[in-house]
Amino acid sequence: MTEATRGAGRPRSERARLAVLRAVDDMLVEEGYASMTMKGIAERANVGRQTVYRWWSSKAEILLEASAADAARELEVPAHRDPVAEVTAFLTALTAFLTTSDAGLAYRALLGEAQHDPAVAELLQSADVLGTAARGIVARTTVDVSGAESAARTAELVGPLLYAILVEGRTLTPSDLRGMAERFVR
Amino acid sequence: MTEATRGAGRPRSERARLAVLRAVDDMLVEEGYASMTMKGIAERANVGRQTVYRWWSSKAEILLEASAADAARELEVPAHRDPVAEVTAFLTALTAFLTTSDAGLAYRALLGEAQHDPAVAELLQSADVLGTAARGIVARTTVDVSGAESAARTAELVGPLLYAILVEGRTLTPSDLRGMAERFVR
Amino acid sequence: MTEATRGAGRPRSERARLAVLRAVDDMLVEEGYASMTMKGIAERANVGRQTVYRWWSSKAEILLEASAADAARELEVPAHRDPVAEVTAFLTALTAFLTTSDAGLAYRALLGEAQHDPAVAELLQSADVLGTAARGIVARTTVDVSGAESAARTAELVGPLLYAILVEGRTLTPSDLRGMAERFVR
Amino acid sequence: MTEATRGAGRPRSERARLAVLRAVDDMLVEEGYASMTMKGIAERANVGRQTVYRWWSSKAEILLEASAADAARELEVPAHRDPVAEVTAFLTALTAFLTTSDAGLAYRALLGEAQHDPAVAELLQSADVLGTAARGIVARTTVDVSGAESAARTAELVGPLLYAILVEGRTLTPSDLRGMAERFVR
DNA sequence: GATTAATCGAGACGGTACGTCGCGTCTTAGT
DNA sequence: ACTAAGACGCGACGTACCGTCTCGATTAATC
Repeated sequence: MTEATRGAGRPRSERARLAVLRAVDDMLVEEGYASMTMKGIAERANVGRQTVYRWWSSKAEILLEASAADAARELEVPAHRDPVAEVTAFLTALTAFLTTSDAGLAYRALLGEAQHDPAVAELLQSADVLGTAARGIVARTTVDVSGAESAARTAELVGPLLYAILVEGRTLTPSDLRGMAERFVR
Repeated sequence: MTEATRGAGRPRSERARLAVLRAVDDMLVEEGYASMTMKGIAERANVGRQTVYRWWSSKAEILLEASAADAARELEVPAHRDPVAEVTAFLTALTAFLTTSDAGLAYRALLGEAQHDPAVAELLQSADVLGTAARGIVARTTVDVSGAESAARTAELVGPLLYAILVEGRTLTPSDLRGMAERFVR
Repeated sequence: MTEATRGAGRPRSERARLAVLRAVDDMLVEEGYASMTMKGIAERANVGRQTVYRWWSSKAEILLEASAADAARELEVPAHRDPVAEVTAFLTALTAFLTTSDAGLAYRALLGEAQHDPAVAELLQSADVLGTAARGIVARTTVDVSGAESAARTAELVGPLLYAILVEGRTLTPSDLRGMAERFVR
Repeated sequence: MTEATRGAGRPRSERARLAVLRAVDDMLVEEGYASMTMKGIAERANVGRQTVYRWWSSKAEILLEASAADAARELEVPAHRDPVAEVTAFLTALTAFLTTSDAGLAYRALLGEAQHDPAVAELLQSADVLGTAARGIVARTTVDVSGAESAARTAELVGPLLYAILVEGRTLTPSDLRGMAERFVR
């Protein structure tokens, strides 16, 4: 048995699972993370309240399941011969993700929640959406990444952009991003 | 009017104000931001609920008032002849601030809240605790900072560390910080 | 202090109190005791749920407060020279109370609840609606009631009618009641 | 068809039926009628929830089936030459039934439920546990019971005791019962 | 002996009431 | 005018039980 023993009793409803994920996705955009409630999610999904609690323990958990796949896809960047071009493309994708995309909106909400809820913090780190995407770029654009250095390079790639957007709330122009990419590559 | 018109009637109670700020400080450490409530703050401070609402409109606002001064002080770093040493000192202070300090705990909570509450975001940007401290370091350690470049340099100084701590939850060694500082200065 | 110390804070709202009692009265008639809920009462009375719980601990308690006064009034019977006539009048009033009156409907519901909830049983016995009314009749229509005998006579007056209505669900004619009264007086 | 057409398919499980009746009996004593639930009964009996609903439509119905036979047996009183002695014996049995016996506990619970649930009321009247037992006594101890009078006599026999116990919650001594019996017989 | 059909246990489903908690407002008396 | 106290209407919390609905597994009677 590869998959959760398949025991007795009525099996989990895929219909309900998808309805909840869909509801969370929609509600995040329509009304924002803060005013989203477990009760509201259940009602929006036409699902019993208990059903939500049975499979997820918080709205953060639902949101992560609802957006992780989208996030990973949106941060994918095709390989490119020119390192600067590739890094620029990644930073552009990351900017779009953080400022425009629905999945990015979810990511910001989760990252925010993680600052005052250790459970969410762990959840988010185990998914490691940004890290995974960034490490790919680092590996392809940097020569001899000596393990320990990889982490530092990742932070240098993602950190400045994250700071500019999440902390300063700044809007970055394409040339800002190009500059960042050049400095990153040296 | 130097102070706030000073009309008739009983003046604002300094005792109540300090009790509230003190309560918020303590409660943040004891039980965390998320489970802190306006009701709880008032009771802890032995203050009427209305009194809290009269002077602050959210727990974020109280928390900012309670911790902004401490934050600024903790991020001050003495000038140093060697740029690398100064930057390392700043990064060390920032690390301590974000991982150990009470004021830093408050800052993280506020930064988190800001991700899903625009009002808090604005509040936090207007205080700009990190930016102010970082810009001082940038100005002293970099030659010819051409206005626009200053912002980019600030992001490069603070961003990587912020990412490592807030997003990755990583623990940084002194040599990690030294390395970061060297790369920052070139 | 005769009344409950009259301390600090906003005083209890008489408006809310009456709205709840009124709502319970109406709902009992409209939908019955069983399907009445604390939530429903609060909503019907346009009152917060907490407000209901603050002053009453169960729907039985509210119902008793709402109907005790009415019940006592409905069971009052004017003194009469002829004992048989007076007892007949009382039994007629009691029949009407138990089968027709709103207050009687409440009483039956409470008496029912009392059978499986000791708290309600005690509540109901302390009010002692039926006993009070019946003892008056017994005292006026029986000579030399030697204390201990009074209780037995009360049971003989009220018991048979109660059994016929509550247990058998029988409908009693005026001549049934007259017969009961005659046998009671001898 | 003597039994229930006996079609194809798996026959009803006697094991399950008895387990449910047993569970209800036990739970009534252990936790009381009010806090007994269909879910709890099923779990206690190690029986599927659907199985309970398939054969009974409410806990009242189960309880009646579980206790009716016991009740009838407990209220049986041997014939006696002396009418007063026989009536006293019956009242004593009835008192024990209502205050001590498990079946009596069930009866009180059902009688209570009947006050606010017409379905239970009908169910209980169709079983008529008390009436059947009482009518036997009335027939044996009274001469010329003219049909219509029988009902009145039954009410006079059972009513006062029922009132004393169920409404007043009084504890009756043997001499109280003897007195009642004497007055009943004249 | 295989098929058929109703049962069994388990347990998820959409609902809804529970009693509690915090919200932000209000109404007191007291300073 | 401001204070502490505390009730107000509101609505989300997480839990429990409702009665229904699948599931796979039994268990006879019928073919």
